[in-house]
Amino acid sequence: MTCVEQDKLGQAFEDAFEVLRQHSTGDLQYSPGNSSCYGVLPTEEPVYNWRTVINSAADFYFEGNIHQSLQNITENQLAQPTVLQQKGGKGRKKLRLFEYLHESLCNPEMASCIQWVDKTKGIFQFVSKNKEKLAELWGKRKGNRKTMTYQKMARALRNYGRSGEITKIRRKLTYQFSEAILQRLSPSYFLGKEIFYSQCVQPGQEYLSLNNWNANYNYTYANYHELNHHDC
DNA sequence: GAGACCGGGACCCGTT
DNA sequence: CAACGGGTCCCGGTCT
Repeated sequence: MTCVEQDKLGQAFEDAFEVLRQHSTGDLQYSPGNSSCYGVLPTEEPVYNWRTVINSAADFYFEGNIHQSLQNITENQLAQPTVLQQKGGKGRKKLRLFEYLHESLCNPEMASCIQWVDKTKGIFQFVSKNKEKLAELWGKRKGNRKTMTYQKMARALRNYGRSGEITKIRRKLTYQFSEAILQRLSPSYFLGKEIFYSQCVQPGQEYLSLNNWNANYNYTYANYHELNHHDC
């Protein structure tokens, strides 16, 4: 990532974060510099949380990166809360399949359903015995009428092949996230930003710590199991 | 032969 | 309201 790109990402991140701060309704208590203060409740109802910020910052960045040249992004465009604020002010983009899969891969509880083959390359594999269970949970999460099956989920996965977001590996039940998606979904994506910020941040200036993010990320998943009474 | 994989195509539903 | 995105559902066929 170039310095210019890092700068744009940083700006996107700040904008997304600012939007969050402006719209937080008490579900989130943010305390700059205090990494022990987390008030995010990972309910099924969309709330403005750290994940939202991460996703939104990534959206700001990637959408700009892909659909327009970085140089053409204006501050106004970056500041538009269109990602966070959608119809009805509900705020969160619909969960996408690749996000759900990545989420599951990060959740130790789901290891019997889906596992990393090579995490650094983004290669993962469904567990034959429990792949239907994972699909079923995905279907429930989406609120589908019929039961989701691996067959149907795999069909959606094959559609990702056209956009390159996820490709099929020749190995049985094995797929690979694209570099871009992997970066977008990985907390380490922001590690560079953290370092970058550490170097550039003015004394007293606020910035989101990676540790904060990680702690919240773990917190969210710790609660995920309680909320979804699945036995996978 | 079973399980995994594949792609076409109609359809659905929320968002733009 | 139409177009679009991102699936969902079903199917017939192929590969391992």
